[in-house]
Amino acid sequence: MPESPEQSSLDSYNPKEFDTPIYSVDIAIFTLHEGQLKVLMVERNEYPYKDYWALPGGFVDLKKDSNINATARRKLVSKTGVDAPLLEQVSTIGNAHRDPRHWSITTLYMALIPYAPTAEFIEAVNEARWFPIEEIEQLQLAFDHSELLQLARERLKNKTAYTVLPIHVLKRPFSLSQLQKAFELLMDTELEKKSFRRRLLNADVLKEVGEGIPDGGKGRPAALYEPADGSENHLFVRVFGD
Amino acid sequence: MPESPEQSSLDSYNPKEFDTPIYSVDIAIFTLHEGQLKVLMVERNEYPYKDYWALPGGFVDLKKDSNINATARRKLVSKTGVDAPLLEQVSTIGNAHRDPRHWSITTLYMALIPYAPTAEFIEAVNEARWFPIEEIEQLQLAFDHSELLQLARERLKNKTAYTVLPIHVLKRPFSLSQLQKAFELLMDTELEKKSFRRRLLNADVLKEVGEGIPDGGKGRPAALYEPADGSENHLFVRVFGD
DNA sequence: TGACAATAGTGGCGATTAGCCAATAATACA
DNA sequence: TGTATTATTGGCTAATCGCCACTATTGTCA
Repeated sequence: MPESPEQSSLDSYNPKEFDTPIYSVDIAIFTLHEGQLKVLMVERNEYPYKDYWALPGGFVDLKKDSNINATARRKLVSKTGVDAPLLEQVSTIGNAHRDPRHWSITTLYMALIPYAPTAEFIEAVNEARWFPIEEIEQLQLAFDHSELLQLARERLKNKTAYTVLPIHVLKRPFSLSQLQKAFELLMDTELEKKSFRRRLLNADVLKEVGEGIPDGGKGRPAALYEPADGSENHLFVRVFGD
Repeated sequence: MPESPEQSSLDSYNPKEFDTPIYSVDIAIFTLHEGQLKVLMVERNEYPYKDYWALPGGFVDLKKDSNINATARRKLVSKTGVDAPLLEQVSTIGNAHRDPRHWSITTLYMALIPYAPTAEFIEAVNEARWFPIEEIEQLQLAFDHSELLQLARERLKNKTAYTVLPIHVLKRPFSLSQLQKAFELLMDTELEKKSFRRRLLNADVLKEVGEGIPDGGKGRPAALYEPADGSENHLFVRVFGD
């Protein structure tokens, strides 16, 4: 994270001087792309954990940030160029050993964003990269970020299970089959076609906008949908049971 | 909080010296007593907010606490004398104005404990008091603790709604009617008798341990129950739907 | 001792929903 | 025209919820 002034200024801190923990924010930013769930990682270029992949994150800017959610949002936008339909706290983790230099605390956030608008931004500006979730789970990450990532992934599962979130991150318009695949990726489970359709269509969050050919160009054309007007308010409609 | 060394040491801090936020932990400790949901509050005896009621809380002790959950647990035990079947993070709130002295961050926890073992401890040791939840909502609390309390209360509702938590905080043995009342208090809603019994008895978390006369001494004696062996592991059995 | 009040527990039923699987529909392509 | 592929619908069974009335067991009080 060479463009992170907080980081370098921190490195000059002498831990011995502190009787209060160091506080930071980390974000697991997820997206759906090429039929996979991916997460955005950045490569550290400073010690400790130089050259390791890490979650995007940073420190509260007492001048810019009116609150810590704003810190998270600022980090999200600076890494991806977009705001998110979902950005929420997962958990706060603090202990003496997660950073070898000092007692440190981080608040972990999770975000889910559409892939399309971020693609060039990320390639152009950052040393950031989208990793398929299975791939990143194999790597050793900086600090305790493997655990953080797992926490965020778990929260994403739960969140998807009882909201209608995925309709806000698919490229519009989308078919019910595409939507089902999105749910399945996010929830990491398979869903029954009939039940899925019943619930989604009854949930009253979709607006039909014509017909179209599915992805591969094969098979019967599907009805296409968009989020219904005001369905942001229905972000919390429960669609699935346990 | 006169016995809180962290607090007084903080008061000597000069905010201007900080370029990092002040970090603390607060706990909303709930219990059931006299047919009411109550929460434990402490009276501040220092400025700011001298003589206001506040949530129990404090600062991380870098020596004693291996992590922030340990900080919360230490605070819980020091205020109540007991550990809790439920102690969990609710949210982390940080901004520039919640403490008039400096940019401050707190991680809010919520705990639910049985009333009985705490009664004398609390009277004897602390300037702490159990408040019925409706009563405390009328008072102006220290800092942003009214909002924190509301967040914790909301989380308690949700948690109760899809776990079997209350069976761990009632005095044993208890009847299904008593248990239903506990759920209703915690969830702040009314439940259907038949459905409640069906679900609880099917959830396989209760062990019948004979019969007994209900509270008021009136009416037919009820079957009495205790948590089944190993039902701590079933803390997360979903008992209710939406 | 015999109503009556109060609380506990059960029976029954219609309406809804989940889960399963097969049948039908519409398209591309060989 | 036939086949592969994907979309959509139909139909059935089992489970569950919400509702309400009915039965059961006790204490109380005239």
